[in-house]
Amino acid sequence: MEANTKQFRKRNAILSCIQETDCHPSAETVHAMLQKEHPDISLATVYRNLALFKRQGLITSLGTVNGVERFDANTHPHVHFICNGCDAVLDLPEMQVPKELCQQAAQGASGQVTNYQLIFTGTCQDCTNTI
Amino acid sequence: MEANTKQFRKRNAILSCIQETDCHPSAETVHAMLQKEHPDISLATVYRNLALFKRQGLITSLGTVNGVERFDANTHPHVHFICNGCDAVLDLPEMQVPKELCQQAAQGASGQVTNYQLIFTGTCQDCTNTI
DNA sequence: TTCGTTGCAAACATTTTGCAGTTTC
DNA sequence: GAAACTGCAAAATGTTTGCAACGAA
Repeated sequence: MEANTKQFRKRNAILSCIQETDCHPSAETVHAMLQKEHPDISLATVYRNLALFKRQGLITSLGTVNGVERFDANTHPHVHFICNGCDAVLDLPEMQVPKELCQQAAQGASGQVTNYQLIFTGTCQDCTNTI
Repeated sequence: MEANTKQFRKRNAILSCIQETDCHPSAETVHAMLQKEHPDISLATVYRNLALFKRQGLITSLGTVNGVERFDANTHPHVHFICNGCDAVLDLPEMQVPKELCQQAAQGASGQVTNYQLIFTGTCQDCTNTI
């Protein structure tokens, strides 16, 4: 129980951090969020562990928003909205890409489709109000 | 006619290059493709002009594939397939995201949706055969 | 002369890596 | 002691920018 706890404390903190937020953070954001709990955590450790989690399939990457990679602990394919104004990434959990589209994609690509990503872009409510 | 021709020769070459290919090239790829015609073209010029075209709405960015930004002269929202093996980007031109989904997205985000991007990922035919 | 475009090199930002030190078993 | 994890600093990568030179009007 108490075993591993300490050794993986930071690793676990990184994973928890990303699992408990819905802001689709970047490595830098994760690092900032962990500062309070782990003031000595290094950015390299965050990067290293995020890469590890990705390899393990525990998290996925949304791709880069304005040059920085954003991560998501929800590994089920789902739909996102990205605001061009503030770079916020929102889940649109109630939406789904129709199965027929996926099948059509596999046919069109003459290959195997293992995943998809649907991203809507525009201006979020906050940014619309601010302008 | 002959006016501007020379001054914009490289700029035009960059735009033509991206318009005449369907490989969704990166800046570096565009640069490589232009080497023959313009051996002295600089990578900075490619980056500068791609950024300009993007601002002007002549091209769009697909986002980054494996850390490098990929461009597309087809600015109408359409569907892509990206191969995890060789990073190839294929158009799936016959496919479209249903209008209802876009409306649903605008509602879900409580914001304005100006664009979308649907990307399927998997393994292309070539890569499937190679493995 | 004035303006826009370019090449070069330097700067920049993000991400990755080498290595030595620490912790756990 | 062996193996795994981490911090730090350096390196690597992709992209942007400052500046001087050039070309067109």
